[in-house]
Amino acid sequence: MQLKLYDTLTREKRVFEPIDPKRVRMYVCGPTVYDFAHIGNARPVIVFDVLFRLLRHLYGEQHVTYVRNITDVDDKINARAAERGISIRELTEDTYKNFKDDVAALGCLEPTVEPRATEHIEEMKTLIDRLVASGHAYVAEDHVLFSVPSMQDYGRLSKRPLDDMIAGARVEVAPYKKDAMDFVLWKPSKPGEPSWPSPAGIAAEGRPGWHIECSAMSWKHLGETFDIHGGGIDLVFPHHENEIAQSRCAFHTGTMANYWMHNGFLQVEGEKMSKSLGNFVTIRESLERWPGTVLRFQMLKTHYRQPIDWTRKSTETAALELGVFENFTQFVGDRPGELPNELIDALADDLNTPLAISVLHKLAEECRKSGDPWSKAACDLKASCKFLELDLSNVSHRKIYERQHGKIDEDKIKRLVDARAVARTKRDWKESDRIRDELAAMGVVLKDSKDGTTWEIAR
RNA sequence: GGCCACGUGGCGGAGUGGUUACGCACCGGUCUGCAAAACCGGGUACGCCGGUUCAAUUCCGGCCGUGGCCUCCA
Repeated sequence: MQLKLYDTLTREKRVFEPIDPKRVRMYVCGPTVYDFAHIGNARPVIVFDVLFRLLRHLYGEQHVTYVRNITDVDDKINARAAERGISIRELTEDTYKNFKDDVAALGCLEPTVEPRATEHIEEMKTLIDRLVASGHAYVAEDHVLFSVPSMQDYGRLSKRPLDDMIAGARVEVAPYKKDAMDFVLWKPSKPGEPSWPSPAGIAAEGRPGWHIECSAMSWKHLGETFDIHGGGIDLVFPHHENEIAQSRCAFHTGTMANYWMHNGFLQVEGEKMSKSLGNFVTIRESLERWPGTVLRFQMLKTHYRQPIDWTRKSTETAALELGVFENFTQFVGDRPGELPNELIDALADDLNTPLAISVLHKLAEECRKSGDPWSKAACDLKASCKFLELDLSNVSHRKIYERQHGKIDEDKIKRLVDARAVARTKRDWKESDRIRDELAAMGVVLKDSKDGTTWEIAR
């Protein structure tokens, strides 16, 4: 088995070879903490959590370092804090806490390091000074700008030849830029905005541009060159392109990260998720209706590079499938299980989670055939679900029903079931069916067997 | 306008130059007072038009459609 990952830079699947197998290093762009995270934000978090787990499995838990940053300095943050009349620190702390809770509910491990932009201002300034010193950046009107023409092969990641970009650009070019493509490394702060002493000999205080933080934080925690850099596909340009430019030019290396991985975008009910359409789905509100496992599973049912149409129906189907797994594994307890090779192979093939899930279904099929609640297949299924962190403890129809409709009245159901049993012994089918209909209206379905009647919540 | 993806059966969704993905739904059966659940069995696919090939859903070209990036964005 060998791990293969699709690399956006080379546009091909390549065998993964870590720089140092004793210290595999991955950096993923994390949230800007100004509002509840939405289901689209959840995608990279879940996808790279699976990769993190796989890497830990392959290289050992102690040998993988996963860095996911927190962006806590940003215009949107400033605006939102002012809007809510709270301090920036309050807003970012509060939002970060919510994010942390949300992704924990989605079954994601905490990254090894979760660095904050505001705690890496010194590293950013160091990088900026280096870039200025080496002629890759310049100062203009208290800004520091990266000089894109100073880097020969700028645009390789996004496959954007410089000429084309300039021709197609619809950005208004700031007058102090030497070149239309140059981007901000540092900018002066307006009154009331967060500010720090500036680099590059600028007297006025300022704050960092967006891209420099990731170059600084990945450098600090992973070094000049590392193994994997991930994020949403929308970050390819300009964010990752600019990170590459900053890091490579600051360190005079040809490579920032050896594998660039990008997850696909997500739509909601066939439409782009946007505030104007009012179809923003936050993780928080989804978790009110569904266990995190269902959302995680729904996400993993699609390969990470494919687009996902996030629909109510697919959430329901995901819950249904997990209910089957729960059913077959409910008696396993602590019995150990093995991970099928096919499961690991599927994941090792560029994180083919849909194929991995088909392995789970095959195990479920074996459980069905064996008829033994403690079968090896059941143990393996449980272990496999655990490996993907599919927590089955909250996915039964009943638990989901209660989450959505409140606690069910068990005593009332029992009374009705008993009344129906009496009617049935009298062969009073009319009354018996009437009671069954009444229960059905409450979402309860009955199962008659030789040993009596059991009930459960309808799917 | 420039660049980049994607288009598989009713739905979701892998994959492959020739042989069953898988799941959900659906249909038939067993069971049942009738049901339900469960179990057994079943069918349907590869956007359109060309090309390459003994053979294409799979490779190449064109077209159409959808989405993304080029501005904050996962």
